[in-house]
Amino acid sequence: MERVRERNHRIKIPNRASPGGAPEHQPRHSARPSGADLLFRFIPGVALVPRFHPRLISAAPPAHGWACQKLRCARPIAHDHSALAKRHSPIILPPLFHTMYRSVSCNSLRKEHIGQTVTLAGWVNSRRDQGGVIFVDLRDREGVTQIVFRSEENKEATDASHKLRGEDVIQVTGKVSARLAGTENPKLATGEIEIVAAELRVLNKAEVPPFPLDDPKVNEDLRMEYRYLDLRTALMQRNLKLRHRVVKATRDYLDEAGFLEIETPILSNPTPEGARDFLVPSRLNPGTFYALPQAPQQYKQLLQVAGLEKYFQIARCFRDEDLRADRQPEFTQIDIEASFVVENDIQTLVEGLLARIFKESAGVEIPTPFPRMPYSEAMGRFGSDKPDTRFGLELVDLTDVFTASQFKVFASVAQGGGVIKAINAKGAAALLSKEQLKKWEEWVKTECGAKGLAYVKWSEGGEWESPIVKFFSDAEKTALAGRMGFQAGDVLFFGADAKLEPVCEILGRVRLRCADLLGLIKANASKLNFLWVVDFPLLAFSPEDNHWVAVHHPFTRPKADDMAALHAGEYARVRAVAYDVVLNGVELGGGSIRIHERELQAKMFEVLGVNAEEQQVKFGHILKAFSFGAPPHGGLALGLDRLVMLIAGAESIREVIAFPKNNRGCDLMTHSPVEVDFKQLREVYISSTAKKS
RNA sequence: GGAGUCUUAGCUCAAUCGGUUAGAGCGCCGCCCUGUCACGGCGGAGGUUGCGGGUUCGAGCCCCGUAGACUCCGCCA
Repeated sequence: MERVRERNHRIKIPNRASPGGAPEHQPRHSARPSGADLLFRFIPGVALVPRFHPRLISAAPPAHGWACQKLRCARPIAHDHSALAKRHSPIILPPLFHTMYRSVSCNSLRKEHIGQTVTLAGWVNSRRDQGGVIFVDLRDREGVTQIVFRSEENKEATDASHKLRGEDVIQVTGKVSARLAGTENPKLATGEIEIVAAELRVLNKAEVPPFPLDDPKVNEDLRMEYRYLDLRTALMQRNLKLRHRVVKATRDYLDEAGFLEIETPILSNPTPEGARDFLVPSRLNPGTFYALPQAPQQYKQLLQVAGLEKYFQIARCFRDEDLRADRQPEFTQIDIEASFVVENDIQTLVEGLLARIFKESAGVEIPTPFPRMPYSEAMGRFGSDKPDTRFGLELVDLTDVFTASQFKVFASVAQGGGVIKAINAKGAAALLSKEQLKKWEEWVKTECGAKGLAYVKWSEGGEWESPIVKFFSDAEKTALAGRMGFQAGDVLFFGADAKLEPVCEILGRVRLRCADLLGLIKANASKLNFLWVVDFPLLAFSPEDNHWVAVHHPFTRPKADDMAALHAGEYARVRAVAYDVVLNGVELGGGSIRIHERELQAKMFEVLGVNAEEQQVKFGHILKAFSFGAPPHGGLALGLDRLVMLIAGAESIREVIAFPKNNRGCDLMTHSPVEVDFKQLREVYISSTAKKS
């Protein structure tokens, strides 16, 4: 059962490539060797020595010398722009795959390289042992190359190759050869060639992997336990490469736009509102705690007060809340803030950023500017503040139709100032039986908190089927059919409530479920519908706390047009200069223009019921900062994980994070989090109240 | 905090109504094979059916509890 394999297996083979066999260094300062050169010479049987030592290529110091020490202690030199410019003189880096172990990658050889002698290193992807001839697919980060071992060409290496197993790490030297006519493999980029092995060196034997690496059906918890194996798959490597491209495009774009990447503290303070904080006890200050940042919100605003003007950061953020497929306890934001900007400046910047990201990571051109849609319209038409506009099924208002209805439920809602809306699931009648409709009603009740889900089903060649249609007058039916475009084969779903939001939200979810049922999401999978949702409400009334709370955060700027409403106390009507960027029904990010005036901020705190004392305790430092000349400023943060997930076409952000946590916040590979011993807790003045089972 | 789905060989799954010794494919191990690329052929090993309890003549299957994984609600911008 347990298969013990030979380790550190090494085959010593006399080298044919360098008959003289003498080790030699030939340092050259010229350009890289051309592909036609033999890149490596070998000490027979043991080590590989490159003819061009990587370090020697760029060993000469730049003209101004390695001036790190000088720059650090002599401050004025930092302003010597000519000196800085010289530091940007090109440094020739060694080519990645030209190392002591290998001369080329497993995805670099083509027909035109036939005849060259190369050295490859990587993992045994698969092995096909024909007895006298053995094929090994050698895999590295870049791709796969077929190695062929022929007993008549090199018996020793061929004999050794019989023992190779999947995931063994090997190094092979051989000649690039054309495959025999008819045996080319069009599925491989390197499928026209193969390496006829002259030498095989086993760098490390591998145990049998606990699961087949290329099987996408394997349990996620098993893949997480052996994440380093899971990450060897082409899919995961593609995702991580994609993530790198997105981050690189972001840095390039924002750098070119004059933004400075500035780090902010990870050990910071608890946030007065919002999500639960991760706490870190301070050993040096008994009984006190840091918190990990939920976002660098206050720091990025303070950087504006500091006059840095344009800031960004690929920022790790932490929130101790329950997890979902698109939520991790630690996640990454592209965090942006700038001074002397209005809403449209930030939006234009971010449109350009997303265009650059999609172009460089996915090769897709996306049209800008994105459409702008007020929050009220998004809720009214799509039942969501992040509408998926790739398909219709829009919400239609029917309140006026039912004001005098015999159907008491609708009539009382309509007369009492409530709202009745409906959506038409075109062509869903054939897909929804009575039993399924009952299940939908149950789903709406349990998961959406609705009282029920009224529907009318019109099967092809049938009558209107519905528990409520008997109450409708002919005039109501006519109005309904006309306004909804109701035809045979369709199903109508109704939402009715005293308040607008719950009706929209419930129908918004029914809409998405209908779209899924009707295959509209799959059919529109290739579309990229970006849009800005703007004019969010500034405040929301919290029944639990019995006062108004900030929808975004307390520094969000009210719209100039609604300032009168704010001062008149009509808080529900006040809109914020806040905006979310949405792609295909997923919120990519959001931001706002902030309040920079002291009086307006005071007014906001008054509305939020935060008294002077609380202001000092919770926001003292930032209010003090604002008193010293804060510029008008605003910004936005994009969820990097979600963004990469969408570009990668992944279903969970865990697929685009190298080492994610599961839905209980545990890392199944390292078993984090772990218990710590009493001594360690005592040092930070903590005692645990957790019950041990 | 709540709801749902799942847990059978290393992996993916099957096992009729509760009924004989729990099967298959892949993988693994051994032997054979000189043009394979999902290689092929022959042979073999591999199981506390997550765990604990109950019902029953008899439980992988039914019931209760428990652990773990995933999805969703609450929560979270």
